[in-house]
Amino acid sequence: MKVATWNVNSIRSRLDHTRQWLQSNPVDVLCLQETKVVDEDFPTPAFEELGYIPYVYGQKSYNGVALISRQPMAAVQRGFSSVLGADRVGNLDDQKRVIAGRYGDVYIVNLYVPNGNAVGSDKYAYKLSWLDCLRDYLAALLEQHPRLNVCGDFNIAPEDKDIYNADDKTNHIMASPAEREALQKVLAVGLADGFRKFTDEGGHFSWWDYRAGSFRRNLGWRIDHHYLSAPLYDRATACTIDIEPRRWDKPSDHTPVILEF
DNA sequence: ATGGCCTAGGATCTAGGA
Repeated sequence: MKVATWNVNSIRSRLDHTRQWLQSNPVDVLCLQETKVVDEDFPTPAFEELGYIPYVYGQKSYNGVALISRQPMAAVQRGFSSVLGADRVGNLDDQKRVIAGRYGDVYIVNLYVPNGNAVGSDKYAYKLSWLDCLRDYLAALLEQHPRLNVCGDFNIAPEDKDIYNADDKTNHIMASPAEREALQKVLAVGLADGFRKFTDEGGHFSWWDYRAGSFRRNLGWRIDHHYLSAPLYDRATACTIDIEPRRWDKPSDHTPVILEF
């Protein structure tokens, strides 16, 4: 079984790329982020033509997540509230960033973690609050679903070796100590980095800024992840980053990360 | 060079991304 995560930066702008990649990489479930489209305008037929079933949770212009699945999924849930209740979640479901569902005996959670803009900003505080809620959400889910694959765009590089030049980014957004601590608290519910089961090497990236020729110069970050509960971590046989789509014409700034188990 | 580039929405600019 294969599960991939990919921030496509608008599904309508990246429809041909996404379809082309799926045809070459027929994963069981493709988790998309930043679809940037309301559900009624999601290009569902374009995926049905390829034998896939989209489950969508989007909004106008910003954010938006989708599960593109080869088989029907069960117990599909959207937002934090479906698990935690409205009182705990407050306004955090106004932005569409969470969709989850069961595929076979695995529960897949697809996340688009807030960017945070700049350390100390209002959006940064929102990101930390969101991660605190995520921890409660995953702790609750883990009780119901022991085999959990939590993937998506986390907008956090867990370690310095996940950034091209960490020395001048000690308090940079996506690398700041508070963000990394918040991520570690999330993982402490019982999740481990699938990519790190297979290599300790630095220099593996999933996102490159559009600006300044960052991709050509390989100035990247590893911010897209697959986190696994213990039973799935044991079963994982590979976790790879497919850089190829980042080379295509008018690419997303992120590239797919594939987990196999 | 606290920038570069890209998307959506609505309009020739702004907000947001990371």
